[in-house]
Amino acid sequence: MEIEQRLNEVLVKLFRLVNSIEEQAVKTEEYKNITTNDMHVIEAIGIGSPKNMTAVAKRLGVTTGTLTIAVNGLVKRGFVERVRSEEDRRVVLVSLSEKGKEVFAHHQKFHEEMIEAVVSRLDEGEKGVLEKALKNLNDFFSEKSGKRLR
Amino acid sequence: MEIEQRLNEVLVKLFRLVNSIEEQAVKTEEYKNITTNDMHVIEAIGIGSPKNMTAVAKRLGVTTGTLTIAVNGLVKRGFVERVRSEEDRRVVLVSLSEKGKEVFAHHQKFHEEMIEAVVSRLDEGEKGVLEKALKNLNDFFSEKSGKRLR
DNA sequence: ATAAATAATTTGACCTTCAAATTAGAACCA
DNA sequence: TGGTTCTAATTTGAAGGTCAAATTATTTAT
Repeated sequence: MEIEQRLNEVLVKLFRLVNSIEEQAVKTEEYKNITTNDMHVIEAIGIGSPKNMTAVAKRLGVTTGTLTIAVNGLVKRGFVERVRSEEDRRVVLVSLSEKGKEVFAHHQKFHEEMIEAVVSRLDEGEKGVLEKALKNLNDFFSEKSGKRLR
Repeated sequence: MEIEQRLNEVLVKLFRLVNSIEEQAVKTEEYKNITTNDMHVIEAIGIGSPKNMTAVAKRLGVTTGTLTIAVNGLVKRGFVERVRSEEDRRVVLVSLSEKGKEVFAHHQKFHEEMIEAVVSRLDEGEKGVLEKALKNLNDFFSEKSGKRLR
């Protein structure tokens, strides 16, 4: 079979599984009540300095209204802290609580495991090839979507 | 920077973009009113012989109730045909209409373009490396999800 | 001071999803 | 045969996510 065809197949399979895997990676014993959606918001807020709602919404590609609702739930469950900015009182700054940071770290670990699984049987040259290929894919998607990657 | 870290970044970016890209790839001039969700159902039904609801639902990883609703919309808009089986009158067989097949083919073309974008600047050896890496990733996901790939 | 712009929230509508209840038909078997 | 059980699909009701538009509060510009 053509290598192009095999690549297509493996990519299709990957994409098909991404959602359900993320879900399972997120829902472990300790963090039962976290949806994939919650996880994406937590990732977008990140462990850096507090971010305003508009910036996080933009990063996620949703409206601020949608984000408000998601953040409501995360605040209620103690994963996110919400403070009104002193400099500009229209602005709301969100950041991860200790509990939120734990979840973030846990998810990071999943990503690390994933990368480890991919590269553990590749030598240095092969890793370089993989990176090149993924960048091509990324460029293709960026063009198609018109979005800039962050 | 570590190559592992760069690979992680590029993979995260990819996954983040997959949904919005699929959406845009699907919604062209001719096929405005098709969601990503519709597209996944159309893909799962496929161009082969008619399939029953349970099989398609399993392939998609949703309940048959959910699939019923999705298929209602696709039938109403003329992309899918729904026939009750003669051998077993409990069974409903779904298949793509001509219009549905056109959409399927259109989406196939998108996949081909995507692969072309990835491999066009790789030589044969590099393609082999990429395939190996993607298989590792696939294996990792298969294990994590417990699902068998189809 | 007043008007315009900006940040976030609220509201209302729509869609997707699931679990559970329901309907209809098939399979078993005594 | 008749009755029980199983199976396939649909329907229903609740929950969650999404958006656009309206609203509230605050800042910036004139």
